[in-house]
Amino acid sequence: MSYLIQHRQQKILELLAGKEHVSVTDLSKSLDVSEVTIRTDLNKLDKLGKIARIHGGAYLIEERLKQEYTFQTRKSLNHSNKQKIGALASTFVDSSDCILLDSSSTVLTLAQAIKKRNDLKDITVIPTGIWTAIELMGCSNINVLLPGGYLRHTTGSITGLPTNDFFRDLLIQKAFLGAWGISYGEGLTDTHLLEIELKKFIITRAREVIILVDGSKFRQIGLSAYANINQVSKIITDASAPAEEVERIRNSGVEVLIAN
Amino acid sequence: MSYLIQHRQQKILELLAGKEHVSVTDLSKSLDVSEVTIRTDLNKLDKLGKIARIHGGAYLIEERLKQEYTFQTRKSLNHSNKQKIGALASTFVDSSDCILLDSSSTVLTLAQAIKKRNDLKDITVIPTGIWTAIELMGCSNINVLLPGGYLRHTTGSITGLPTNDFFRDLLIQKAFLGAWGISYGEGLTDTHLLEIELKKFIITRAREVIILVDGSKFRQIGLSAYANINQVSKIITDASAPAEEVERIRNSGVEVLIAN
DNA sequence: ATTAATTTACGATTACTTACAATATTTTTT
DNA sequence: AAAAAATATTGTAAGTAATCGTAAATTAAT
Repeated sequence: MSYLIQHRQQKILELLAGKEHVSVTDLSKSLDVSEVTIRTDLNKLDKLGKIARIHGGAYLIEERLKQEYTFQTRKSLNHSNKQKIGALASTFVDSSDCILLDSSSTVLTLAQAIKKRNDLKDITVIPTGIWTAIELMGCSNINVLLPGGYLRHTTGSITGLPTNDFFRDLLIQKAFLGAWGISYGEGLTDTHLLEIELKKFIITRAREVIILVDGSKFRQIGLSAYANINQVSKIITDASAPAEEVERIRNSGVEVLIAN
Repeated sequence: MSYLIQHRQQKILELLAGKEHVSVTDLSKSLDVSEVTIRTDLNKLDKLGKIARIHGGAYLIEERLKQEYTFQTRKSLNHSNKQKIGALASTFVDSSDCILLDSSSTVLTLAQAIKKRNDLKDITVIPTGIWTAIELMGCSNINVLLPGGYLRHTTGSITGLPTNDFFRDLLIQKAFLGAWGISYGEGLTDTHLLEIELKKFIITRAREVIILVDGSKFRQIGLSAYANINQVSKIITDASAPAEEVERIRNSGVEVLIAN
């Protein structure tokens, strides 16, 4: 599983777009390379004018760049694998369900898969991202219930206190969530605190939690965890997921499905 | 197992289309040829401009994925008039304001006008339609607070009980509303009951109500009224509005502005 | 038999890591 | 509040590993 520098640097920018600031130490751990490598990466990106280097890490102040690494670009990463994951996940949706779809790009492919299934009648979808909402807008058999909250312009996700309030009185049957990183030890991690808070809360309101992650998310660790592995009922991923990690998770009793 | 070169290179492109990044090592293994062969393939594809070569592999150079939400800027005959109305309305927005924009197409032009004004600092916009929300998403100086509620397929507006609940605790400085019909006698009318309910409610929560209607809306009457003329503080319209009706409204004490 | 495609081999290049001294930052002491 | 000590972060250099391009050797295709 050879890493490409381009890939890594893009990941750094992606991370930065989500949380404005990154530290060399965290990046080193998350991306599994030495700190020196991260430093040269950051210095390179600094020279290119893409980030602002500071002692201990880097900042991304320019709004222009944040938008560059928005949802649209994330969507194109690993797209075919993500589509397979979405297709498999859609088989777990039934008529009359009330499901939640988070704002991750992997979960968006689930929305697309649901659209194609015309056997589903009268389902209610609660999307926590605006792009998913739009994806599902045209479907007459799908009720879209949008949560209130602040709209993040980088990712199009809906978060904040109003969002948590919105979910307080709801009971969701199935919550489909993505993650920035997943590992047996650290659990499910993400990079943005507001989203972490929201996901934590959603899990308490959902009867069944299904995780959708492509293989690249294994061995990545985000800023903070929103759940342990054993808090979820299913994990759906693709064949590029590292086998030994999958095995470890399975041994702990959590169902892991590989989409092909 | 002998492949044709073109076949193999096509396969590389296909793999790339899904993964965005590919490494020489992985390609060599999966296509069962030596790394040198892969390298010459990649270099060839690079020369053709189909991929971008980097140390260790290659990445896809895709023409900027078009924003797929194919903005349904409703092809209205009065578009230029609406734009003028939006531009004039934007002069009533100040820094630090908290304003509400409804889901009508006329008010959408106000959102576009606000985007262009970079003298406005730190304003909060509550849009009751998803298209307005997206229009304002990119702007760093604008906080977008999305109300919760059901998303209507046809118009992209957010309505229903959850929406009313959302506004219950809010106090809005300025509410910019459209209307399906406007007349001195019937007041401001609309065609959809949920939207009527919502607008009635919004008016009770707003300190100032500003109506944006193009001239064609005069002498149209909808299903039911959401407000009387004298409940609003300003009406902004264009030169095509019938003069005698405008005069009648002005005489009742409501300010009517004509955008040019 | 001739040409094209691929592989093997190898020195050159690039990328990454470890190690370490220099600098910056924070904490503790005075 | 300043000085001293402890901690963290930095850039550089040397060593290791991976990847590169080239060319000769091998294999496949016509």
